[in-house]
Amino acid sequence: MSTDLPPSSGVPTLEDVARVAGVSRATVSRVINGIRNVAPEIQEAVNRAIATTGYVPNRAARSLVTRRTGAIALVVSGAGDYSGDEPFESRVFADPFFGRVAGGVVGFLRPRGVHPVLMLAETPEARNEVIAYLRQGSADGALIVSTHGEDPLPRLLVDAGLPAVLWARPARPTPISYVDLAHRAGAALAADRLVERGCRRVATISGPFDVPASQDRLSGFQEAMAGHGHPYVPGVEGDFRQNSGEAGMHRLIKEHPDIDGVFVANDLMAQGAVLALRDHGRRVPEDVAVIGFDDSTAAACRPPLTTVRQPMEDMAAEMARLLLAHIEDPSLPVTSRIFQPALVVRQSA
Amino acid sequence: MSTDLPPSSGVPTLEDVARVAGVSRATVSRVINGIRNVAPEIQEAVNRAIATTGYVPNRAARSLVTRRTGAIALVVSGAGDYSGDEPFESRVFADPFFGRVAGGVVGFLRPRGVHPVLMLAETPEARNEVIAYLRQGSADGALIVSTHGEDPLPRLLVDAGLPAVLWARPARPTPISYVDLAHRAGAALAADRLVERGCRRVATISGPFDVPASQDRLSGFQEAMAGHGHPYVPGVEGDFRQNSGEAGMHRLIKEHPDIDGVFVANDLMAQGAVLALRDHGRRVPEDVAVIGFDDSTAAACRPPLTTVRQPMEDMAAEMARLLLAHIEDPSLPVTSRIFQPALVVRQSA
DNA sequence: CATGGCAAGGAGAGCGCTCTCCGGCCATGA
DNA sequence: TCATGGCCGGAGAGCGCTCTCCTTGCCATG
Repeated sequence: MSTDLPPSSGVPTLEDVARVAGVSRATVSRVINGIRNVAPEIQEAVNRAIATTGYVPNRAARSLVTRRTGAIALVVSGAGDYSGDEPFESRVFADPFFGRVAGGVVGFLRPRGVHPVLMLAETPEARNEVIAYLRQGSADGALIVSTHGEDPLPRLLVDAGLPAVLWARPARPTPISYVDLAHRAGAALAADRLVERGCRRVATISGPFDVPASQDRLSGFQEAMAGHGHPYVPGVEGDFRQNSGEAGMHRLIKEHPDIDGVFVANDLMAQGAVLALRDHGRRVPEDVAVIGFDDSTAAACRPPLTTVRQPMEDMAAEMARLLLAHIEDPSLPVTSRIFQPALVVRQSA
Repeated sequence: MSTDLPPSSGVPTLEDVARVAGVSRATVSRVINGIRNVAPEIQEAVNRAIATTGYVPNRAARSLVTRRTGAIALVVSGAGDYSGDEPFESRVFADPFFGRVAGGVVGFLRPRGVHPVLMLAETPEARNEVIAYLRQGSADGALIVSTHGEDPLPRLLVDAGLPAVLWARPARPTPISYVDLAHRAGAALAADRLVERGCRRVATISGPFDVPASQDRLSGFQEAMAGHGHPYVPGVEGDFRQNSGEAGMHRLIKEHPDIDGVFVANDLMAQGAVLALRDHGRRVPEDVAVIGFDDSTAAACRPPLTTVRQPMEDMAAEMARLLLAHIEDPSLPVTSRIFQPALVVRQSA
């Protein structure tokens, strides 16, 4: 069966394998892709030939005809035109939030042989690059994590007819699938806990107003407190980073020295708040109870933070699953999946 | 010039652009790739045709002939067969260390139009996948960040003749380019500082012994202390995570209650050490001075950590630069670039 | 024994590019 | 006047696959 001709030269191709196995290119392709009926002894011969030649299929050639790459873009996107003190990439990758999302995505994609390509899209040019990248067929679809609600990227993707799934609902209605958390319900959990502990003077440090999740956490919290008979909740706006939590807490204490409970819109800021409280000599939770959000860095904090858990890895995996489904079947209707938060009680409240 | 024929259908190809511009495929290709002399008016016509058709070159077709993808693999690799309590991807991406390396790599690659593909290689199968991925021509080369010194991946890459650059010197000599830090010099900086502050009873919490960087930091520190007249430095081994720093410090205090200075092999463990010291009622730096390593999370710690700065972003960028050079010119000799650390004095020592 | 049906494997046409080769044209010099 | 050379642009091969068609041969059936 196997006519042992020397494989031409360089990297072996299908042709070489076919020659060694004494069959046609088509048959080798069939064996590799496991389609149709190929006689067992021929399969055997082909597999032997693949082993002896050390053949690996060329991805570019395959993509050229299948129109699939087995890659997806994992893009971190900002709104408008980013201008910060440090490069966008440093800011993004240093964030444990992004790390967990990436982990969840990779965990799902890996067993399925799909590879994520890291991309950033904080400026108009960068956004165009993402679109071009997808249109080139360098990736089959995109997973978008926006840092702001007003991100124009989702709209661009929809208009270009490219498969994509978002992390979190976009600020303005867009026909695109997304995965999100029931933020209001999560905030209500925090409110219930503070009231239950007997807090009477409750305040909040919210996230930036231009991201819908912040809005939802804030209004959800206010509503729940109103339901508990606290129609007014003092609040300051933060930017989700530790420093702003610290600064926010200082301001809150100065303006409302009798505070005995705070709901902070994420764990990083909550950590900052705890530091600020310590600077003012307030004990947590004895003098002031603190509840964070996300359950990201909460456990490593001193005291360990009571927080609203967001199942990020599950959400990220679901996002990836949805994207693959959309790629598989382009006619799949736009879908959204909302996850339920849970209160994780530790020591800070 | 431009004969306005309707572009056939679907995604426009070179052929369509050529037809609209009234030239040949080859000429359009020349304009796009900016090679050879094409008359200005024809360039103009081609560019107009590209704009009207909305043409984007197909990457797979291009790769097929150029044998370049414009992608590189960014792989986080472990030694042997990983088995941990949590998935490898969660552990990796949650680590601020990886985030900073990724940030540095992306910062360098982005302006050059090269895209990083995230890969993990903690088991033999995963390692084979990485090799296969590169051999398939899905990426032009690899950047390897190993979590252990005994990682077999570098050897596999060398044997397969694939372009790759490592973060940190491999445990056993391998003909492969890498970027590293002068760890011993960094540790000596820490030793000098502790001695200069007047510390007399100094201990250290090292990283895991199976990573060369830990070894170097430890032996560099011991040597420098010996040079200052302290031939014996008590030490415990950690695993670079916060908890192990905390546990290590507890043990150190128990065994050597009179400690007045500690050198900790990274910031995360140093944070843990600070917490442990607080639990024991020791003030930092008044009772015990603490010096970390990396300058990653040091600034956000309370008190802010004095630490040995490792210019991670620069190192990561250099790693990417080296890889592109190796891809560009395969005959480039194996190179290594060693960066110099710097002491960053904050409040903990 | 003729016929139909079906399974197995080969032939070959592309997929959308790049790049080498070649021909046409014009300017230049002998 | 004709040969020479340089510059432009076209023709066409080929990168390594997949997949549709088609041929071949075997067996069951009437």
